[in-house]
Amino acid sequence: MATNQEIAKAFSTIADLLEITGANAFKVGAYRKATRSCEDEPRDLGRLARESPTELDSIEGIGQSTKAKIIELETTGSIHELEELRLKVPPGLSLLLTLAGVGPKTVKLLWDCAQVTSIDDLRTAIESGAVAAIPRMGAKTVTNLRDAVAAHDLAGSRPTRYRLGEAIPIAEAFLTRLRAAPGTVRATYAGSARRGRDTVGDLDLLVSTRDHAAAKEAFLTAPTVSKLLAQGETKCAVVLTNGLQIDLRIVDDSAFGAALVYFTGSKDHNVFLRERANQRAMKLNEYGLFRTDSSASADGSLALVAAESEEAIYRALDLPLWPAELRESHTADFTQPPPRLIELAEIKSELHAHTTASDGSLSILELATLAKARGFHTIAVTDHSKASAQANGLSVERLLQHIAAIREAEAAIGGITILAGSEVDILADGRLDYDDAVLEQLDIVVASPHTALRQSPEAATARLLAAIRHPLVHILGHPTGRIIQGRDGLSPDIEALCVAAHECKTALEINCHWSRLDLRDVHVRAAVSAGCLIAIDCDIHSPPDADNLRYGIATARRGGLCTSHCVNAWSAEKLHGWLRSKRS
DNA sequence: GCCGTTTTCGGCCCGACTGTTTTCAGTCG
Repeated sequence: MATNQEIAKAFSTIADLLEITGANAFKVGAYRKATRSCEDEPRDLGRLARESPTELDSIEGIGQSTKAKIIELETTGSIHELEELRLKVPPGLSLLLTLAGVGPKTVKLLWDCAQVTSIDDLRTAIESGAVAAIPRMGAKTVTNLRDAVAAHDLAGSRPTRYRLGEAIPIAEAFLTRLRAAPGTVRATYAGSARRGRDTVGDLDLLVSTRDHAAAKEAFLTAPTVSKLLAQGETKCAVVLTNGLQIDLRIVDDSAFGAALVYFTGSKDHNVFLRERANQRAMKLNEYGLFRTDSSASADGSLALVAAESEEAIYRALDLPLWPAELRESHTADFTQPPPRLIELAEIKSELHAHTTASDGSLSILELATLAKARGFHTIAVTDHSKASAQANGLSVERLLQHIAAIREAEAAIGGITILAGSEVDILADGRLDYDDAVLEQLDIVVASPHTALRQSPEAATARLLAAIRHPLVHILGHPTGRIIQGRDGLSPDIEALCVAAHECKTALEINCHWSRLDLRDVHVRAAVSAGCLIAIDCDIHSPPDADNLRYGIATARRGGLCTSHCVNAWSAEKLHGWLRSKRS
């Protein structure tokens, strides 16, 4: 059975190989779009291919040819056209495409003229002078190739993408520098970071200023800059010492909105907006939306329609303003009003937090004080259960003492409800780590998988369904147990979990830590369309964890979550009523 | 290869920067 990632990888490889053979660029682009669509699809494509292939027709960017290939891969285990391409094009060439500044034309040139079919070949050809002998390969290009190979060797130990919670603080440090530069009017980050993706390939910064040179200076002289990739009047790119690339775009403030639209993307969304502009006799670029019909002025410049704000541009295109997190290719219809997405300020409770009783750094009172300072009406103390020995999980006896301590603390602090809870391990077979008689004494139960995270999808589905259906469980914590760039975690049938969670009124958690973000965005999308309740929790172990809420909110928004279905946004009365409903 | 409030054929977003060239091709986002 082919996973969505495997199908996406097959299309991506087809695109690479086609590109090297010099195929039609639009055909290559179609495969790249199909790749993104498969990566973003919450449903299991292999299952759809087997059980209801017509549903594949509804996926943006999947047509008759790519649909047939998905079915072929699912039923035969391979794609004939891909195998044919692999016979024609040496496999090492697609790796050459990953080198900085190397595209399909360069790869083809190196292959044709110097028989380069791998990065090792390229290294040899550079040092032997074979590359320099190729037409249009000047000294500077050879140097750039040598650097690109060296960077590739170095990158072996480095991630190719950076997690959102690692990238955002770096972006904000650069924005602080830019805002302090003379002439700066506005500065922000855009790109996939603004769209809230769980990892970013690079950072895109945008600054509007009256002094382009000062902004450029502030950017290029930052202490963490390690390598200059490009610098022009309006655009600079650098690599930091940690390997992260940052692009800066400098514009006049009158064009800030147009530049923000352009720089936020996604790529597919930009194409959509520009095509829509064309249909209306207009042109959209990073400087504005312009009329292309007869209204051009005497000097040949086009009449400006909108540029100063995103709102103005969307309005002029007869579209509602869509939140950045939903500007992705899978969004169904941008002409419809977007959902009113949940916002950070609407979160009024934290339902997953640890204390010194297990592996947290805060006492019950310190935790409650932190939550109160954030304006929350409720904080749940959910220390680990006994199976999590490595996290100092609580025995039944310790748990009962802890409940008593929580009751005392609540009486002492006042002004906030402290719930006595537990983050109970879901054992590999789906049983919970405490007996029902113990769980019944708790105000809230978060059930989470911590071990056996490599079990089969079927076993994982059965295990998590058991927890969702357990009458005393309120929240399924970090459902897959994935660690971004660490481990894949479980691969349960998400649709089945969503159906059960909706039926049982069990909330599915978005764990806000940037190394988890679990549920991930596509899972949230599936949960939202199934009508599930969602909990957005920081899984607080120490005070800084509470600041991760923004990443969970971004993930929730990418999934289309509205306030009504987020239990943390409910009033105390509604939240406590829901919790008690599982205690009758 | 995908797609359709002008189309089932003929389009398909747009511009900056670099390097090798004297006007442009390649790459990137």
